[in-house]
Amino acid sequence: MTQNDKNSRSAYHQAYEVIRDRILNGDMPGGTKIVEEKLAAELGFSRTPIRESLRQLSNEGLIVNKKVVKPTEKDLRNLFQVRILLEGFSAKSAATYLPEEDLNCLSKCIEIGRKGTAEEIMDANERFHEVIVQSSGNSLMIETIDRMKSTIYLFRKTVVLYNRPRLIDEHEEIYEAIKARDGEKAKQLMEDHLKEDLDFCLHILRSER
Amino acid sequence: MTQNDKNSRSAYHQAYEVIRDRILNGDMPGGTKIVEEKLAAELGFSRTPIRESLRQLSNEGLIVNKKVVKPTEKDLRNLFQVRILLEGFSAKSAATYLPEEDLNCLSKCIEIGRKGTAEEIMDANERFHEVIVQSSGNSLMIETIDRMKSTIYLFRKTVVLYNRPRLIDEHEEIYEAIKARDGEKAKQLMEDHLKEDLDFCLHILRSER
DNA sequence: TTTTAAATTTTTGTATACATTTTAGTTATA
DNA sequence: TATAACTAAAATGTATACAAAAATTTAAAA
Repeated sequence: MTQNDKNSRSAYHQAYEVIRDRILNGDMPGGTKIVEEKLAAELGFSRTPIRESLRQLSNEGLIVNKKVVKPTEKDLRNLFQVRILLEGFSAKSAATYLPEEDLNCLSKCIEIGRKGTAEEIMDANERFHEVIVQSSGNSLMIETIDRMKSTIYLFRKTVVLYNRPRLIDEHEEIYEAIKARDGEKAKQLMEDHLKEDLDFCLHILRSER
Repeated sequence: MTQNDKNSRSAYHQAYEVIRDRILNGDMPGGTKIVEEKLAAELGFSRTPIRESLRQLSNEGLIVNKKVVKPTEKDLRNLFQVRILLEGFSAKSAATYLPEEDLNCLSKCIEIGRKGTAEEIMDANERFHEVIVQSSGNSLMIETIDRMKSTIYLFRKTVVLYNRPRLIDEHEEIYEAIKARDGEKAKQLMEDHLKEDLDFCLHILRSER
């Protein structure tokens, strides 16, 4: 995501994307042992670029100890705790700095959230948060959240697939607060929103056991 | 830092440490072009482990575009913005959860901060923040700050070398608030403390131009 | 002289080979 | 049967070779 993708991507980058997608799609479920040579054979590259991609995936937390990550409830809480801090701040920034144009984008996301297909909804929800985070104007913050994205995705799928009630309504409330340029309210609503997300995820996780 | 260092460290890990230290010590100042083969020859390894170490260093932000990072004023602001959020939260946690034992550790750090050598003071100050961050009990938060450490160090050296007035006093105030189990105050003091640090760094950066 | 193009060198990306370490399996002994 | 010790296999870490790409230099033309 951070990578600047040229037309003919390097083997390393291709490998990275394929493996990442496999993990995110559940083709390589949590706990799967990662073996360099096996992946190299499967993807048709040598071990060298595979290794690099694995290091990258480890850095994003998708691979831990040569195994596909299997995030625990604790991980989920930790993740949301950090998101609450960073995205709460971002929401406040957005209230001050977000240009009209991006406001429209948020509004569009909400609209798709109400009418789109499951796939579209998921994308729109991700974009909603992305636009707000961008408004922080803090590249380090953006990168930090970016790094968490994969794991977030792993969970967000759950939230949308199970169709959490009120999710879009909450987005709309946040949007209204930003539009009204009420930073404190936007921040508070974002924090509440993420807490709701967390609770919902936890609930589903537990019922799946 | 996160790595579990065995007795005989791998070439990759050795290379990582050497290069990192060179950057932090100023032996490889910001802007220095990174050439794999050159480093390999210098350190006596092949390019393979060098490459891996470089990727790691890129991940920590010490290397950008095959060059040693030269952080801008904007980077400094961004860094401190994130620290304020994460360490502010940590300070609040510390007020609730920090055990007696760690309180003593903080107190010790303050003592060294008043009496130690420049080297000792720098270590003690780092430890002070580290103990507090640990108390968040959030491994993701800890790792995130860990990842920023190198860059923080690059700047903190400045702060200590120029001997910022009140630095230790502020630590002591934070310590007192934590000891009194006043979370909100601890958080506020930590935020103020970091803002002071930022201002001091900015001031020095500017006067050095 | 400046600009453009060709050629050369440097640097990186990738594959492969080998040595070391880790893991799994097997046999032997208590 | 359980445990230890050994062996075999698999997997990783590292070095090296080579090809592709990028950067630099050199030469030629405007």
